[in-house]
Amino acid sequence: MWALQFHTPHTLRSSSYSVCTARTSSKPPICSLTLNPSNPTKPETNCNHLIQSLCKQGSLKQALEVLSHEPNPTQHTYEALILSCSRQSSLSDGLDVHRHLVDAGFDQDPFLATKLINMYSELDAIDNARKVFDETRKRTIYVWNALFRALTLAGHGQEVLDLYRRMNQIGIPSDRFTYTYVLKACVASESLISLLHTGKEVHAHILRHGYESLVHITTTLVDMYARFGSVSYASYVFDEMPVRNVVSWSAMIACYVKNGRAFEALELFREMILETQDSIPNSVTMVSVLQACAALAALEQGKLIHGYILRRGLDSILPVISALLTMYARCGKLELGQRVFDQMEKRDVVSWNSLISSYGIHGCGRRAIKIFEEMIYHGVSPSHVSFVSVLGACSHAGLVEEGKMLFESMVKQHRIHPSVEHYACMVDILGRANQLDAAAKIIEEMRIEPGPEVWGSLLGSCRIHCNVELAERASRRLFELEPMNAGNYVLLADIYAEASMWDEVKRVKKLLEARGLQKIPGRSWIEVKRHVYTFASVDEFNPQIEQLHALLVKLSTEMKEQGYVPQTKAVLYDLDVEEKERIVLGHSEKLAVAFGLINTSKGETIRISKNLRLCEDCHSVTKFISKFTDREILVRDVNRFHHFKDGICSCGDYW
DNA sequence: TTCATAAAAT
Repeated sequence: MWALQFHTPHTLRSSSYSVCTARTSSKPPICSLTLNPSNPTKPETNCNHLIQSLCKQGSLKQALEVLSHEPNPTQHTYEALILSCSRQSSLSDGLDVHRHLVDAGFDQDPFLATKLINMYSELDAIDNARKVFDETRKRTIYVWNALFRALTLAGHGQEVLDLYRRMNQIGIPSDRFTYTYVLKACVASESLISLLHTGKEVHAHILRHGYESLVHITTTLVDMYARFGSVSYASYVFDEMPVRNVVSWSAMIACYVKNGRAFEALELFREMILETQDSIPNSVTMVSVLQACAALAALEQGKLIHGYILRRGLDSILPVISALLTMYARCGKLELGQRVFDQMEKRDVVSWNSLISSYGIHGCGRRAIKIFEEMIYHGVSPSHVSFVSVLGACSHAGLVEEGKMLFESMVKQHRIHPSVEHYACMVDILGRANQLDAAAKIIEEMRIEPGPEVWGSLLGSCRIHCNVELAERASRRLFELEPMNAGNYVLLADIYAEASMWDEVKRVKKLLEARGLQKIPGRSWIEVKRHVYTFASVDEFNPQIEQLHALLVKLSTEMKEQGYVPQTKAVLYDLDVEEKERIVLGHSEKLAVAFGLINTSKGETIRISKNLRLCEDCHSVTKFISKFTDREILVRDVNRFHHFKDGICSCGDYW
């Protein structure tokens, strides 16, 4: 006989009642239980206690063993067992407990139904969760809420909304938890249809029932609008909030970051620090703030934030460190990112992924692969994102064979099945390397449904290599899959323009307008003395604008003498050459470069970031300028870095 | 019994 080690209330101490007396002598009894000698008639109570404490300790198997000897398990005991099954991620045990509980007559207990739904949700068994709900006749608001939560987590947002309607029709009142779940359901939909409209309806219900003063609900509202891209609605809710805390501030900052408005994110962070005493930024806030710096390539701001993180003692939190690493890399300081990585005491797969993709966007493909291998050597298993990162690095560096091998190793060595993103990377690798037919073949042979990502990749490659026929095929699919993505129309128009097919350009532009879409205007940023300046090609606001234009014209004339020919193919208008040249010379990144030349001292590196891909003309002009003016110029476009020095670019003209 | 913000990529 052997005794289990466990910590229990005193009733279980001091004698030796064996629960497993029925066991044969060849096998030791499962445990020995102490019984309160003053109350020897009720051993089952102690059994219940024992099961519960075994569950708490994580000894689920033993708890189940004891359960088989307990004639009267209580609700509390089943609760403990259910929780334990979730924690141990054991669906089979969960089903076992469920069966046991039904046999014991607890199948109509709404409390346990709630717990079961939560359990099945955590065990990714949404069908079972649904079944529990269906079979429970007395549905308390807890039961409803639990199913809402489970369905939302499983991505069945639409189903939640249908049920919510049904609940309203039957006349069951929602509580504050229901609203947060339902709001989350609006954005957790698998369908491509935006449920913004429904979200607004739920917002109206919240107002009608007077829930708008609850900070959890309003924060969820901010987040919902953020995910729909409705920044103005989100900020309206935020401004009207009667109570705000760190979470609500963080949600609003994250909203700006997610929607490409990093500038406002930093401003709001400033306001948060200056104007509130009770909402002190936490690690979550700092992650978003670092992303904002990264988006703007605002190195000086980023360094200030780094200092703040150190002062606040948030520098040992993994998500913060990963965001910090990424921030430095995206601000062009790869070596500082590497240093952050080197100084980490503990690393997880995300830290490694951050480093891999950092080398990737700087065009150091081989180095990225080496780090990927080093990660595996250190016993960290690559995740889906690890492969996206390393394949992306191959694509930036033109490493076709390496990319193919890594792609093959996914299933063979790591048992990770490629997702749409991975296929998109492969299409990109082959497409950029002008192996467009091979890229198209990858799509044909995909084992999953090709999503917009892959077709978009192919279309991008068609643009680089000017393949009209394939571009038309890809865009036909894209217009079906994501009719509201303006970028696809613009890409196709670009391709037609390069091929001088002006009628087709007009047709695509009309299509764009008919859908109420607009070409995303090009923007560039530059940070000078901790201040971020932004440029657009039609910019009347910059006080130095005339000076900038004059400098560019002067440089352009000098460059032409040295053999520069303006590349105006990307202009989507059928204009004469001079007019096209004028347009191209006014591109936002050229203005930012000129601004940098005027406002920084000689020898200082100019850092610029841009929201779109760098155009060919800007690329060659910046190469020239780096040589002419003897400056290092770092430009980060939407995909990667270009490090211009002495008339050459780190991308090797491959981007 | 339950609720809100966040890391890596295309």
